[in-house]
Amino acid sequence: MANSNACTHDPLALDNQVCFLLYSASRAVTAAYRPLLTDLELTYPQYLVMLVMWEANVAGKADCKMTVGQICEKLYLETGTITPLIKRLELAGLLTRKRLENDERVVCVSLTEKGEALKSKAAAIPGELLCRLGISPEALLPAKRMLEELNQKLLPLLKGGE
Amino acid sequence: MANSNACTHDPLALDNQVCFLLYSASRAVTAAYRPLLTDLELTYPQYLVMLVMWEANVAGKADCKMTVGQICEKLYLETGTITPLIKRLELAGLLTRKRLENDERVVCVSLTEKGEALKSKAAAIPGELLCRLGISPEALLPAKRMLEELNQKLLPLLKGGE
DNA sequence: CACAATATAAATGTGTGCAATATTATTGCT
DNA sequence: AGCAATAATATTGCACACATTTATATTGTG
Repeated sequence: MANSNACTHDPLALDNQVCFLLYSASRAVTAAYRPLLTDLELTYPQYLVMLVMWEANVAGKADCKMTVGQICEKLYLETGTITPLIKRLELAGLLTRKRLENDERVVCVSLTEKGEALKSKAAAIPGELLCRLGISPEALLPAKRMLEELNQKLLPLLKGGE
Repeated sequence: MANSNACTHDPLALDNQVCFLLYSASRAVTAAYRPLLTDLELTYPQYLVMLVMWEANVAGKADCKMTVGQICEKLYLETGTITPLIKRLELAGLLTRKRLENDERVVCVSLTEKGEALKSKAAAIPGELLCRLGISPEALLPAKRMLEELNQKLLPLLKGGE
């Protein structure tokens, strides 16, 4: 009975808003990652870019390269967010940026050795996070399915929506 | 079969990360709110503050006042976020800020008439949002329960965690 | 070839988030 | 009263997010 709003139906009540739950959960997860990522000197969005790069590397595309546009597409983010972020990762020595010779509009991003090497350290993070939160990977499966379903409706809004 | 990662178990694969789903869903919901809130000239975090104020008003606490600290607590945000945000709402004429007379450390936030009046316009937003997304309120209940459960583990991290 | 239309990034400006520090006021202790 | 400890905000600095504008390069059309 701690929460007196459990049975109300006021659509403007904070406690009734799924959106606020998402917003808070997202910030909380990022906060949970923070101490782990600090060890790698990465922020969460920077970590996401590294995930994309590591994945592209495994896929073995040419020389483990991704264009800025491809990274934006994967993460549903705009160049205005990605460009400065990538520059910081370049400054940290994890990535390199180079314009394509045949089309100088596109910027090609590649992992450095240091960036590639960081993957092994990062591999421990997802497990460690769940451990700290006391959540088993299996317990996460329904949540994952639910979020995938939700995102199927929501993500179009991050492309050309409205 | 569009997604070839459905059956892999690489914990660093972007598609396997619940956290990324949360992160994307949160941004997408904010994006969905944006066009609706633009009509009220509010951003999503500003809207959250207004929700808190409207709720306090209904509760009839004294003079519909909340302190900065109470707002921070409700939204799990820091003063570094809330203070400038409230100042913008004050500039927009929706709120007033005043230090308590008996304790000048605490800043008391109150709705103006304009701020109070905005509630009726805002009331239509949650329904309109679901309508646009093609989601029924009932379909949202399982998601809500799941997020509440998740937040129970996560939100302590936004207080004094780690 | 000229030239408009398109494509890809970058730059700019505003608004969060958040950690760390500073400011000011109150309280508790002696 | 004096003074350290505590409390509540504010300030600062950095890193996203995102809309808008700009810069540059490519493509398509006549």
